[in-house]
Amino acid sequence: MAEEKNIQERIDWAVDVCRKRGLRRTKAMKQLLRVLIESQCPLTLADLCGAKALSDHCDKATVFRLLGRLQAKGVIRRLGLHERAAYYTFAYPGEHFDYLVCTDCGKIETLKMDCPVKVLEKDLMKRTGFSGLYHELEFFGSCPQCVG
Amino acid sequence: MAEEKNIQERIDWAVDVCRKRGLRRTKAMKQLLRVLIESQCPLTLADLCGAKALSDHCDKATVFRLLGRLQAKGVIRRLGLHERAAYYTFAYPGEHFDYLVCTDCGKIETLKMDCPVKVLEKDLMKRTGFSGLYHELEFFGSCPQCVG
DNA sequence: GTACCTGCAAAACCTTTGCAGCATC
DNA sequence: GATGCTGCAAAGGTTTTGCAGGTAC
Repeated sequence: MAEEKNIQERIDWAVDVCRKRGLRRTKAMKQLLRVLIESQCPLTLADLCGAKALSDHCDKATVFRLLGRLQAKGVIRRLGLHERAAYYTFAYPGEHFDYLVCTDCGKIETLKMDCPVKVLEKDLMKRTGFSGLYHELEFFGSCPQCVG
Repeated sequence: MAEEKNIQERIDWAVDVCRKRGLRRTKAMKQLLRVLIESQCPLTLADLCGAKALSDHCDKATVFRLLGRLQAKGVIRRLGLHERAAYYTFAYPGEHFDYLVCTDCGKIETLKMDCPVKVLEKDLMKRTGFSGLYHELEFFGSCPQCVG
């Protein structure tokens, strides 16, 4: 999807946000962000630690704590995706994705479509009194290869 | 919500489906179904084992395996809900719920509204070739009490 | 009587934390 | 130089499995 220029732009944005919010600009942070941004799909902690770019340089505990910090600063998002392990994805302002998951092989597709429930959030906030609403929407089923 | 008659009807339906699909009609099965149906919210394995009706009679491993079987037979549904532990809910034909979760206190509300993405599923199946699609939709935010 | 289900116990898995040393600011 | 970050190691919590005995059919 994004070419190098685009990727670098996103890394810079994220690092900048983190710096302004009190985090230090470490090598681990930059590499974690790059791996997450280059991947089109959400990744688990194990996926991230398996990535050569990270495993060469960071311990799993470091990645774990980094994920927590980045999430707190709002530059990444944590997803359930119905799995035992948590998934993480990059969160660029104004971008939101829904997902299509194969329950047989586990493949995850990022849906590039207009999100159908965005408009509901405002309505729900009024009706329920909840604040800061966001949502997670996933579709599950069997992909063509698995049914094939 | 449902009164005793309604509850019993649902238990009977579920037990019947399970019997027809090869499971045995055990006491544990009936009690697990009752607890799940009486609860308006999704429950975790730990919640279920904590319930007096179950803890008196079943081991956690039994409940775990039972949940797997019931899910395979289609009478209950497994949810992610963004938590570490999996949640389970009763799945009556034609019923589908979305959820509103407080990220501070963990309270889960079942949303009784027309599901806004049902119509999308058919469209997605055509476009992606996936089959047997279903979805999970959750809204997260801070409930009035937690913000209060 | 046979096949499935249960209970107990232990293993597996992912997440989370403590602490001493190192890097960033 | 102070504070936050990292690595290693170990603990925590949930899920999953093995096996012997019990239960539904």
